[in-house]
Amino acid sequence: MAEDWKRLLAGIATRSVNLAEGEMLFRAGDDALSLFHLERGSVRLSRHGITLHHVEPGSLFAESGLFAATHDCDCVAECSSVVEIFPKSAVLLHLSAHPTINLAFSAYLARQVRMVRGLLEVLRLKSARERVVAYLTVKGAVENEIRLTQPLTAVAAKIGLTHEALYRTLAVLKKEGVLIRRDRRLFRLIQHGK
Amino acid sequence: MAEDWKRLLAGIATRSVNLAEGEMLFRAGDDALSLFHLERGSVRLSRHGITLHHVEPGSLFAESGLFAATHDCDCVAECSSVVEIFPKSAVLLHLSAHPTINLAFSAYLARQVRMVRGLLEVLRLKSARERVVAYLTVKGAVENEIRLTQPLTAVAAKIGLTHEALYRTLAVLKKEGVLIRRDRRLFRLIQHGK
DNA sequence: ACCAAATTATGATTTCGATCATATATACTC
DNA sequence: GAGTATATATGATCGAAATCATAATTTGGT
Repeated sequence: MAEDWKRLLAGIATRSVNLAEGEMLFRAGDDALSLFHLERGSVRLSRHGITLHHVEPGSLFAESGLFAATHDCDCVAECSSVVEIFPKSAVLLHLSAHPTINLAFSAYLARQVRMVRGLLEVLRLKSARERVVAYLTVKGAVENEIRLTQPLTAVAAKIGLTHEALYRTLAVLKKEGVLIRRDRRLFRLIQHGK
Repeated sequence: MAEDWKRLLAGIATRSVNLAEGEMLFRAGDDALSLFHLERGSVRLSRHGITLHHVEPGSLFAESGLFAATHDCDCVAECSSVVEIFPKSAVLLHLSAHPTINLAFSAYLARQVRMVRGLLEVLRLKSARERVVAYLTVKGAVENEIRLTQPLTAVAAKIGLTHEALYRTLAVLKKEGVLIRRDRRLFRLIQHGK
């Protein structure tokens, strides 16, 4: 799911670097020579001190560097991290040479856009309750069993709430019978619409 | 900028449809046969009643439909709208046949991801002040003159605030000298860092 | 030029979530 | 297995933004 890009870049030679907390992978203005994959840890992309992207382990980042001469943001490790480096030239050559993979890469990016846009709309909801219900509804759309893969504190940060607010909201929803908690991070949401 | 996709699809035959308020362009489960461009109006993509994307005029939407057999969300016009329709098969053929254009399409999508991610991080900021400063800082990064192209009410919605909160925050920033207002929607932000 | 609608604006009140505090339970490290 | 860090809670307080109200100004349509 989050790593559906892997087969797209299969066969490209990579190397890995270890970053200490606070260490910078690149700065705004640096030549963009690579595409990156965060193996472990946490890195943050920022511009003028404003965070543009918190990267989660397992995901590709700085995709836009593939299509620009230089990076336009800084990249710093928030804790000790491991980053896999894909040479930009090899990636672009690979994509150009294989139309199918090229299209699949576009598909991957389109999925990213859709996912981030969905999250964005959740964040625009004003109340904690609406955000939680919206997040869980989309999450549990396929089957109606919702299994969170991250700790609730991380989920809270993802939807722009403090963890306290999330715990409380879940407790309220549970009390109201809107939400059934099967296990620690396993839920079932009861749609009042149906 | 927002219409940098235009040259990518140049030469593809399109048709346009008019949608009345509330009219649906497609539903979840429908075959995905087209890529769309919102010429005028406003459409909303939603799933299980949860909004996934508010489309602004001038932008492409349902890009992920290019890479899936069916749509996985509903699309409804929020007001009387005009939508340009690009046949999916023609678009895919066009991209497959021209690696350069395919890469440029990926570049367009990568820019979208970056833009939406940036907005997402703004929305995760807790206070109105932080959101406004972050939004204006990123906006005014190139030159340090900030020209908003939308009414402030639209900007407020974009960063998850009521318009009242935005007006008040701007007034405070102006009073503090952090922000200078040149004209109605033309600002200059004074970085206290420098 | 006129009218309606949207935008810009500010005041008063209230509510919800952030913040601070505290506690238990679980996971990870040595 | 002991000890520390992280995650899961929940209670109390406070402040900031939502909400409701009102109005001037600007824009857009005919």
